[in-house]
Amino acid sequence: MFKLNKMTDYAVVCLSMLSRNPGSSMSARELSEATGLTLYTVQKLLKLLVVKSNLITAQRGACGGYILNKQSSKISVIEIIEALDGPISLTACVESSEDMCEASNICFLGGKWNKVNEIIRKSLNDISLENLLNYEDTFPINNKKDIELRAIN
Amino acid sequence: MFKLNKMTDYAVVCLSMLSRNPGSSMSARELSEATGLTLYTVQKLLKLLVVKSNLITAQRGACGGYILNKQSSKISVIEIIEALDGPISLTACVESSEDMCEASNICFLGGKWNKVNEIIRKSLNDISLENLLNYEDTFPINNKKDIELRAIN
DNA sequence: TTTAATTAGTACTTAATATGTACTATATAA
DNA sequence: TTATATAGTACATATTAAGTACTAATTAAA
Repeated sequence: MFKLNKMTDYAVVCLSMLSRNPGSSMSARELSEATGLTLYTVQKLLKLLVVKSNLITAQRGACGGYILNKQSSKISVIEIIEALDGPISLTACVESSEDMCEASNICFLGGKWNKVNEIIRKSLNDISLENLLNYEDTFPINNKKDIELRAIN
Repeated sequence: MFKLNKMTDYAVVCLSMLSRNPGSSMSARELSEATGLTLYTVQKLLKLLVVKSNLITAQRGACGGYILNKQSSKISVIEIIEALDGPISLTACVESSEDMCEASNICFLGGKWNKVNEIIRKSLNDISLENLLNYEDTFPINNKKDIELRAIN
């Protein structure tokens, strides 16, 4: 099912909430109330983001909470995805470059998918959280011809 | 885990095998032997491709088998992916456009991800099976600057 | 017309992964 | 000191993917 996990979706919701008041922190409970996500989910999500990304900073103790480290325009969608979903990899083969492919004797594709991964990665890298939240303004792609992928030698 | 399922990977292996002798068919057993994939897997995979895509045609009975419907240069990677993984959709929200989002009351993102889906879809649409198999020849992206995504107003 | 080969369809079991829940430890402002 | 809040860990549950198995239908060839 070529899709993101829910946590990544929740993350965008929470991060965009944090971005509404730049510089001020919100606790997990506040974010839970603001978003409608359960407290458990928000807690887990934010803990993951602290450990796996550099997107937010946590402040413990009373009056603690989480604060966004940079503007939403400076946050790439790929940072959020890779923090919660791990590196983009279209096939199991390339998950760990050190391990030999289990089916290496049959896998004559080698690392072909890697190149495709890179294209997708690049596409997502160019989209900021702000872009995502205000998409129409910056990426008007209703016309199919708007987007062009170029491979240049 | 933002990645394709194994079936899609297997499909590329089998389809590329079929593309080696254009116009001639191969049975599931032959493909199993040629690829090293188990017969069960190949059978399941090919049955899926017949039902879910228009990429291959089946011939039943003795001397039957599967034949590729078009050249590998005319097959888009997206056709293979969407046949086996379903439509590309980064979030659960957009899986069925008819169903209301379960969390619609909290999901202020609306269909924002849809636009991102479209970008990825477009990227993959431009890659043919032949491209994938001979990637270096057509998409030399070792240099990170090779690929450029353009959004044009 | 019979047989062997082959795909079609369906169902089920197992394995892997994601999600949700719970609890304890640590830190901090008041 | 206390209430509040994050950190870390563990586990149970739900969902999905992968693998296996069987029967029905079809067809070329003996």
